[in-house]
Amino acid sequence: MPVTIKDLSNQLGLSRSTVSKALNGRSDVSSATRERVLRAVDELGYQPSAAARNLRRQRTEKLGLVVNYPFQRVADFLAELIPGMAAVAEDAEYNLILYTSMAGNEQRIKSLCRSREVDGIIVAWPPGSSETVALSQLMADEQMPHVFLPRRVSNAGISFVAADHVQGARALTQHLISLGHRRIGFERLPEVYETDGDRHAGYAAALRDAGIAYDPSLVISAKSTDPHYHTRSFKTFLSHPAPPTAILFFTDPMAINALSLAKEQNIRIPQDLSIAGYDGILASGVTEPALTTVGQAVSDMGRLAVESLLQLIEEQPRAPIQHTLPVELIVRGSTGPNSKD
Amino acid sequence: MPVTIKDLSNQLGLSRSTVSKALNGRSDVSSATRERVLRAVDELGYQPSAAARNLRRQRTEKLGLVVNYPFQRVADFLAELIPGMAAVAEDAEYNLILYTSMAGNEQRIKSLCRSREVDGIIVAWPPGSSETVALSQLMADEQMPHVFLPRRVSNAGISFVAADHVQGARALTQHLISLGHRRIGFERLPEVYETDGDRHAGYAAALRDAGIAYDPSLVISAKSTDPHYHTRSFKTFLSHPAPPTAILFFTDPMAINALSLAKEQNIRIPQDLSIAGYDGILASGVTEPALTTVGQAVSDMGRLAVESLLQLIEEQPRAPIQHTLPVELIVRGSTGPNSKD
DNA sequence: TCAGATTACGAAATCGATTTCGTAACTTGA
DNA sequence: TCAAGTTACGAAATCGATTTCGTAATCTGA
Repeated sequence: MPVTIKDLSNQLGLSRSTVSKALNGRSDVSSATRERVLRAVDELGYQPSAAARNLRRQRTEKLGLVVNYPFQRVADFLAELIPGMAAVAEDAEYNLILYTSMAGNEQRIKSLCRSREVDGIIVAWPPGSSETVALSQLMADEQMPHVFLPRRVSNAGISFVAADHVQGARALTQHLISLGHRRIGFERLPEVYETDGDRHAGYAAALRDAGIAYDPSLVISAKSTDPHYHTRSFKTFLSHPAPPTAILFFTDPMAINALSLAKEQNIRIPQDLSIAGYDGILASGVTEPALTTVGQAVSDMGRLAVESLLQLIEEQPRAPIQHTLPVELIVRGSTGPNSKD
Repeated sequence: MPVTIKDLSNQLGLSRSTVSKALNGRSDVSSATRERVLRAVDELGYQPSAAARNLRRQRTEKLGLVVNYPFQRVADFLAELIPGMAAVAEDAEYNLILYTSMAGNEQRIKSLCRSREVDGIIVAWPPGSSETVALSQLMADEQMPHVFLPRRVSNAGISFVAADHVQGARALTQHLISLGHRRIGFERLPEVYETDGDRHAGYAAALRDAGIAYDPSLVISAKSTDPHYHTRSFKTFLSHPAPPTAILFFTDPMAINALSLAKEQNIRIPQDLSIAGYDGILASGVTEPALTTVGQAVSDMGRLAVESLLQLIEEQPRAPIQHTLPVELIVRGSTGPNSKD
């Protein structure tokens, strides 16, 4: 059995209260006693029981990370996100607890809140906006501090950390326009993906700025994130009576998929067609040609989310904490000058 | 404040003991009472306090995941590992707690054990073998169940889940031999990387099987995992008086780096030189040419590690649990027939 | 010198559950 | 009918810490 504070106090001939006070830096302990206590701690190898401490203090110094992305698709995202988050948390003496099977199960979130096994929650999964608001309300009802990531929530009063996808899609589109492209294909996702709206707005804004008419036939909505749909989108673009000279895909894997499809059909990238992705995953840098894309500062987002959550926990500010981070245009070989018209 | 068992018992006019027993399926509660209790739980939204429960039960249903890989390098690895682990853990009603800043700090591991905030620990970081044994001893002293991953430990008595790198390197080398290569370069890592020995053994075994003499000048040891060293290794191979016709690199990123170096020097892959990596990271599938490599069933390893740990915790077997998983040869475009000699 | 302040400590309550043990009330069987 | 067994519950101990409050002992200043 591990050494308890009782063992310590017996050994020292002191009361548990005094030992506890010595260890917690209380003032009503003589320095001589404090030193005796510390020496005994070393000797006996005492470490306070987390459970007892949590129970008494009514906090755990643990943060819940509720993730529910289809992991394969966001491997890079997670891999970048988690270390940053863990690092910030641990600097503040907190740890991260992972919860990966709570999708669509409000009841489990509620249980998590009520069990008080975490002091705050970071929600990183893509619910629809109405779901987000309901979830936030639920946690607020349980007085559980929480931050959404990576998701901006139009609804006031909700804390989040997000990337500025309007700006990202806009910059990407502007880049293509500056290369002479006028017919730019854009692949959308189903509406449930909240960022879709932002990206589409950025795309449309860039066209408007450049005085290019918005052509709905160049905008295709994939029915899901299934690769099959992207392959179909790509083929639809190609068979367009006046095909686009550049295509923006919703994510890098979709664009990478398009790169291989293009190769199969002897379409040269970027001479015949420019292709761009989004997210800046690791793989996007090693394709041939390397992919032009938009990089999110994922690690920063993770850090910021934890910092925000810690602030919510420790300072209990009245206003929500909201961060929208800029994204970075990464120009690589898959986009080039328009040589068609 | 959250609803406690006291609130429940007051509301029902029962004692806390009876309520607790009703909720924990004890037999000395009438079914009528049990139903009343369950109804009240629903009504009041009662959820037991994790801290109180942990304290009383002396277990937390949490597993510690001590990770210390340089995250950037093993992004894929982690991203595959964690979801599998979390899924298995959650099926058994456990959760994962992440610890990422315990490198080389035995004291922190010791504290983690003594605080009893986890019921078991999975160590996923690359310490040297002697370190591994010491760490294992330390946790054993604290009666803390633990599993090492992904690392085989020659020392008996230590539980681990590992991949069979002898077989992996052997299969990779055999593949090259079957393509007609006789001069096969092999890049080693510093000795602290335990798997290096296994991979080298597999390489040597394949040569031996094929009756090819082992040529030490074709085996280069990188001083570290720094990309700089691999670039140097690559150049050393090229300037060899009788350069290898195929090169095995220690990891995929190193091989991918070699691919771009080769392109710079107008060396055609695989016509002029075959290159193979190791690990099967996502990016290895999208390079041009795609990389021949060895895939580890990382997700399976994670699952197995958690299953093993749960077994250690719940069944307390006398013998350690050790798994060595087969790896899979992935043949792609970066290796081809030897056309030199 | 002595009231009042300060110092250093311990007893006991507390956090919220689980578990052990004791005991009424009710059943059973001869 | 009555001893023995069963059923259903509650009182109290327990897990291991923290915190509040009370109190000797010592110190301070007029």
